[in-house]
Amino acid sequence: MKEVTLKQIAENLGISVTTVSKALKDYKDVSKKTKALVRAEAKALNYKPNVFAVNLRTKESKTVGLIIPEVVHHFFSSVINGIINEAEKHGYLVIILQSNESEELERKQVDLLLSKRVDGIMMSLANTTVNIDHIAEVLSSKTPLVMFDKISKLIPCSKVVINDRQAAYEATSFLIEKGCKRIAHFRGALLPQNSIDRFLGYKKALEDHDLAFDPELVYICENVDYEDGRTAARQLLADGHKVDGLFAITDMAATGALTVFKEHGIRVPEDIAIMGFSNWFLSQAITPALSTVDQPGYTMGRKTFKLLRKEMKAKKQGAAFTPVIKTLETKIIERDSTPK
Amino acid sequence: MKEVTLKQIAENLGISVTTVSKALKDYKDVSKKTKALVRAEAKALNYKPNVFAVNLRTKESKTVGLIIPEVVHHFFSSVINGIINEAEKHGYLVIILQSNESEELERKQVDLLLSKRVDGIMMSLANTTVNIDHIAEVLSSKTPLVMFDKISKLIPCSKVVINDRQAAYEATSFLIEKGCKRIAHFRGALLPQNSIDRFLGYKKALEDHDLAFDPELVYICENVDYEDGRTAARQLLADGHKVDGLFAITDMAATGALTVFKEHGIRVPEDIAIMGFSNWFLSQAITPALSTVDQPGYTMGRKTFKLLRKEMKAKKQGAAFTPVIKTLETKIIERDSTPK
DNA sequence: TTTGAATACGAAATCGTTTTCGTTTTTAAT
DNA sequence: ATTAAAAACGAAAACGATTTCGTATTCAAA
Repeated sequence: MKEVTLKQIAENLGISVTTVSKALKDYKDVSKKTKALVRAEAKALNYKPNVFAVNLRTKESKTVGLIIPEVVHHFFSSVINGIINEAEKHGYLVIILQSNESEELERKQVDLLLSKRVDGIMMSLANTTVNIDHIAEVLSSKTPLVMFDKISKLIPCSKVVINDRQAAYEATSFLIEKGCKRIAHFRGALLPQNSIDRFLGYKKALEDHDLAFDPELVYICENVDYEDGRTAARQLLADGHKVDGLFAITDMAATGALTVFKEHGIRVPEDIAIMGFSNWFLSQAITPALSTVDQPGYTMGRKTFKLLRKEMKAKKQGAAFTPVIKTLETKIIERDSTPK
Repeated sequence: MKEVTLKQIAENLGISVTTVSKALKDYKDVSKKTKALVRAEAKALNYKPNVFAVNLRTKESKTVGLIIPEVVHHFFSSVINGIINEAEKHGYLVIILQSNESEELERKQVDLLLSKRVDGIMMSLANTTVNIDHIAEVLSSKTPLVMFDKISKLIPCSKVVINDRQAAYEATSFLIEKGCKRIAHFRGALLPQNSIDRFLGYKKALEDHDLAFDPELVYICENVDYEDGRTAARQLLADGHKVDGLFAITDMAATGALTVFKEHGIRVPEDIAIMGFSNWFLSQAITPALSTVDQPGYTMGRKTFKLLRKEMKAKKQGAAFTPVIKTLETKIIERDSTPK
């Protein structure tokens, strides 16, 4: 009833452990006859290599780590989906950890993964992260690292991102083309790069189309969620601003705003047109269906793992590796929250 | 520039590897003085134990596996959230795999986890799974196993579930209490236990309230998603059935139906009242907000890991372990898709 | 001073593979 | 028959920690 090992097979066959190992790995200095025998015996005993021993010997675990701000989130779970599928194709397993948007926790998770000696790490930064020593630590440990979506420009590693600024620019321009003259913006917190970039894109679009930028029309949604959207929308109404368009940083915030508008008898898109951001499932299920910017989470996940794999390969072969920055395409999804 | 090992520390201090190891693990046959020295040196060199070696020696990896039908799903991602958080508290890492609702893939994922020698496995069955040999394999490998939500009654292992039948009974009764006389049901596929149980609960509620059960009012939503809900709703309308209530197997299907009704000028809840199931985020964001049954995903995740841990502990101590079946409470969430 | 028990320490086996580097055997060429 | 080359096999040393079982040292009691 004991575990089946190479030794076991070797004894049964009256040959050495070395030969058994080589036979199973198809070394060319083992005769076809012996290989056949070994394979048959291995199958008969239902031999499974002990990964712990293999890991120790080869110094790799075929396991990679993933750190994201939160799992329960349409965009991030799409990324996870892409990563898991791509990783599995190449025999890698994925350990998932969340930072819950906390820098402290993020730091802890990084340590955990390093001490687990994963072959590589993928991560998207927490909103609150400013100090990035822990990320530098990953680099200095020589562990391949790829960042995606919420990245730090200060870390020289491969990255997969979208062009937030440009996407926001296009979304805002889309509203303008549909006739909006006064467009409010629900932005995220002040620190995250995403939030800044989308705001910048919004502002630039206004300027390029000769519309005045009015800082009073910019509201902050700290958590960029549904409730934040509702709060900001109520504030917008309370402030008495007359706007005919809204560009929100996420579909959640946009949806929150939309429900508030409906409650106040404001018609969407006739009175106010709305653009969201991300194309979460939600956006097609609400009424009116939300026009938004498609952010390709699944593709981003796949691409992220692919880059990581390249780097892991390079490391294994002792080859040099130059970080790559991949920018994914976004596209406008026109639905019913903007005029035809 | 080499890795710091016990040997390294031992040499620096002129003592044996044995003593270093014992000192770090606080064995009582090491003097306080030596312990202090060793710890200081370990810290100075930033020593991190090699998990690969530890795994091999101790035969455990402090890693558990999780197999779910799909990651991009509000309920399952909530479960993941609960599992990850609870696991981390106890120093366990979680490897996540998806079956994409395919029995074949599920089988492969189980093998993967077993060959990785995870300390335990948690899983929710794919809809299509009928043959459960692969699950039996988990049991016979002595790997602790806990199933949740979509379970198999044939497998004698710990389980965490809700009482689908009762929850559906309550949801349907709720509609009846609100005055509904003819209630349609959008059910899931024929095989999954969840789908069967919810249907049974629906049927029983009708009977207990002296309402005729009409099989023609039951529609199948194979994937229980938004599109299925729309399709079934269109079919219901096309069939010319006059109903004043709908109990859908998921919030997604309910939302799909709701949009179709709205498109046809049918008022919700005045003309048709709707109950969903699961209380996904979505349900509070649509208009009218969906009344539904709260299915506690996060709690289910936590509870699942807790049970697994108990079993892993028992195994380690060679103690006997009797499977436990934990049923979690659900509750009706009243919103605006049912009359007040 | 001897004995006994604590108290500290270490040698070496072990976990199961992988891989280097010999050694032996077979085959082909002279 | 001899030799060189090729093919097949194995001994043993890693990998880095854990743990068993001794041995050496210390200290107090007889």
